[in-house]
Amino acid sequence: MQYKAVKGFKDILPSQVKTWDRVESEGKRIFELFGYREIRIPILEKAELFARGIGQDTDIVSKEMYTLTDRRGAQLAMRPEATASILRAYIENKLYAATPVHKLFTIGPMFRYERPQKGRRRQFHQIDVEIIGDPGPRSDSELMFMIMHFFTCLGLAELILHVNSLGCMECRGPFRAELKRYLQEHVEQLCPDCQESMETKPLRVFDCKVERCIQVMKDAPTMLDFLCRDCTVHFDAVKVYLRELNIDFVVNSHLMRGLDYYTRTTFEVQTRELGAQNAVAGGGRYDLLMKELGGPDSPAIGFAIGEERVVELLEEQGRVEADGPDIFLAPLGTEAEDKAFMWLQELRKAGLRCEMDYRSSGLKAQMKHGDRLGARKVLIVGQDELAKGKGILRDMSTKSQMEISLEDPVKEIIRLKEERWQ
RNA sequence: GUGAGUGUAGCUCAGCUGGCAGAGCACUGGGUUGUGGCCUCAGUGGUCGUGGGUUCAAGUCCCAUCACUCACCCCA
Repeated sequence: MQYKAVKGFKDILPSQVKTWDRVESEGKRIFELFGYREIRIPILEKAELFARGIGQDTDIVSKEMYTLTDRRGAQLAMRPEATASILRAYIENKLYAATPVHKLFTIGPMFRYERPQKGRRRQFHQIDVEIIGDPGPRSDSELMFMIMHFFTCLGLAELILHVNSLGCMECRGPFRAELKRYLQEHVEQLCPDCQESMETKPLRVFDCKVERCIQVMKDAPTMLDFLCRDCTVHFDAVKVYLRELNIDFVVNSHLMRGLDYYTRTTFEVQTRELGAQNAVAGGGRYDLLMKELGGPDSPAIGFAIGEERVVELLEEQGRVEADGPDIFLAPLGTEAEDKAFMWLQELRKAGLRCEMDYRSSGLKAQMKHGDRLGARKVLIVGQDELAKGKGILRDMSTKSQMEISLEDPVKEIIRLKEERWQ
């Protein structure tokens, strides 16, 4: 019996961990720079929290949640996203009593029962960032400024920021009515899926990829035409700040969110290089959610970064992190091996990353081993070298080599390392 | 949930209209060499995803099933 990982659940292998680590540590570094603090939330919540927060009718809740009943009959769910949990924690711990505005982030796995494909797993990881308590457009702009800065720091240019406003309860009603009217007029041109969803979720039609629907939606009324005065002022301010901050963006009136709780500003960072799953980060404002979940009437905005999508982008661009040892010891013969073994531990104690192959083997095999590990230097010590008292230090990238004294090679190597290997 | 594609050595794959299971890389050992990488000789390694069917004969054709991949859907 060959055991395999559960469908849609993947191992993150040693060769990839450095890249993951870089994404997360870079995120932490930048978010903390901007005043965000980490919060760690549980993986399991009452299923009802998500039903209430995300929306009973969304696909996420109605068919993608991993739900379970615990031994006492409680209905639980593995979190499909982080925002609802963060708000629950905020309310439960009365964080609002401490300071008026909270800027939080969390990193971790999320679970959705979907058919796996490129950039989409059943267990996936998000970096989730939220600002709770500030209604103003500066928070909106700060988040977008920060997220683009994050991607720039990772070396990912070529990403496009899409921005839209979904309006508030005031203006959304009239817009939906008008949109339905428009769709009604063009029913026969829509694909079957859209014909079905136009009554319940007319906004969904904006997302459709069928050419006929795209054509129809080209001339459809957009939310932006229906924004009320406050929403217009808000959205205009966001755009002005972004321009003044020199952030490139496109206003995309077709940009919709899958979760019910979004209001006003929404945004998404997209790439062309990931196939169908082109959003590497997305988010928006959700001013009504806090109250909906039983908390104070408090505005909030946030976004989530899809970690595997970012990692995949970095991998595709060959930007994987090197993780080889500083030096690999290649001794030949028992005497040299025993000495090298001692040197090895001394070097490690001194803070150098080093490795050797404890299985006695020929130089050929050892060099290969060192090369595979990505070692920067190899120290070769055979019979001749022992006799001469000088080992050969070879640089794996330049292929150049030099002799070093075996009198106290540990000290010698540490000295060379401090001189940046010359 | 729907559709398409792929399952042959550890990895990447070839195997035609059915006829003895293959290559490259990797691995092990030898030769050559200026102490590894190039060259060279040999060796290890397979129930051809699984189950059934057609046939004298199936990796190849048919049916079923499982797995993976991509896309729809959905979303980060």
